[in-house]
Amino acid sequence: MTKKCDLNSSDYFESSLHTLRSAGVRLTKARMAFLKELAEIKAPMTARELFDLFSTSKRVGSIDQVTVYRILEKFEEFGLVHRVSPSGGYLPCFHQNCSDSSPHVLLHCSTCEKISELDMPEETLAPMLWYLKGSHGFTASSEPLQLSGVCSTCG
Amino acid sequence: MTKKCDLNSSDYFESSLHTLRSAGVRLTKARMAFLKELAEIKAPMTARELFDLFSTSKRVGSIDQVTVYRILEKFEEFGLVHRVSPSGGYLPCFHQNCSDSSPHVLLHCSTCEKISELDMPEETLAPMLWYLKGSHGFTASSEPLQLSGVCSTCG
DNA sequence: GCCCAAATTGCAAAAGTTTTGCATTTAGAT
DNA sequence: ATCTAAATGCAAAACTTTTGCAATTTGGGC
Repeated sequence: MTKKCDLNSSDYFESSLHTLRSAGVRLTKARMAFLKELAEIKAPMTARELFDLFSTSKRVGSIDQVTVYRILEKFEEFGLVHRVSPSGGYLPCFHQNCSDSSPHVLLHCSTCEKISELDMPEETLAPMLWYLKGSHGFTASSEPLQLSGVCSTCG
Repeated sequence: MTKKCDLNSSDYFESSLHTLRSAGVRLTKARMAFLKELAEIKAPMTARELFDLFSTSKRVGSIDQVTVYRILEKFEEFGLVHRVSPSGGYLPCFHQNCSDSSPHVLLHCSTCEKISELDMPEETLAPMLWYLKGSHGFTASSEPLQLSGVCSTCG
C-alpha cells in the first residue's frame, strides 16, 4: 500500500525537466512538448504511434519523425521512459527519482493490453530477490520487472 | 531449488513436436529444422537473426524469410517460444509442459544480455502474487515474468 | 502407394519502420 | 549580442515485416 514514489502527470513533467537540466541536456521546444504528451499516455506507445499522436495533437507544431526517435532514445537513457513488452512501446516512468531500490513493477494486462506501474512493498519482493541472489547469483536491478496477467477491470 | 519442468535441448524438440502434432499442426521440414535450431540458441534472437542463422547453417537448406516469420508466429501461439525484452527476440520455452502454475521467470543480464529461464519455488513468488491479487486485483498468468539485473558471471 | 484437400511454403512486391548524412536552426553560456 | 555545441529537419537509404498469389507439401483416406 506504500506508494512511495509515484508522480502525477505534472510532477512527471517537472521532475523530468529537472533530470534533463541537471544532466546538461538541452530543454528544447520539441523535448518539452514531447514530455507533456508522454505524461498523459495511459498505454505504451511505439515511436511511430507517438509521432502520429504528435501530428494530430493541438498542443504543438509538428515534430519530425526522426526527432521522435532521437528524443525517445535520449529519454530512455535518463530513465524518463521505459520500453515494454510485448509491443516494444514506450511508457513514461513515474518512478524516476524513487529512493526505493527494489525494481519497479509493470503489470501488463493481456486482455486490455494496458500496462500499469506500481510500487511493491519491499517485503513482498524480498523472498524472490533473495532467492535469485542466493541460488543463482543474480542481482536484480532497478529496471522494471514486467508481469503479465489479467487486471481487475478485465478479470 | 526444485527445477520442476526444465527440458534439455532434445526433450525440447520432442516435446514441441508432440505439442504441434496434438494440435493438428503439420510437421513440415521447415518447422522441424527450425525447432532443432531453436533448441540450441542461448540468447534471444530476432526473426531476422534466426533467418540469418538459417542461411549459414549446415543443418538444412534455406528457409524463406517469410516462412521464418510465419513459423515463429505459429510457435509463439503454442507456447514453444517466448518473445522477450528488450530486443523483441525469441527464446525457446523450456517450460512448455510445466505443471506448476506460477509464472516462469526470465532473468535478463543487462551486462552480457543473456537471458536465462528458471523455475522459482512457489513460496518465493507467493508473497508478490498475493499482494498483486489482493491490493490490485491483478491475476498473474503463466506468461513469463521478466527481470533485469546482473548475472553471476558478470556480477 | 496414390489421390485429394487443406495447410504450408516461396517468390515478388508493397508497406512500414528505423537509421544516416548533412545543412540549418536553436539553447544556453560567455 | 555573439558564439559553439547540440539538436532538429529534410531527403534518402537501409532495414524489417506483411501481403497476395501460385506452387508445393503434408497427412488422411482409398
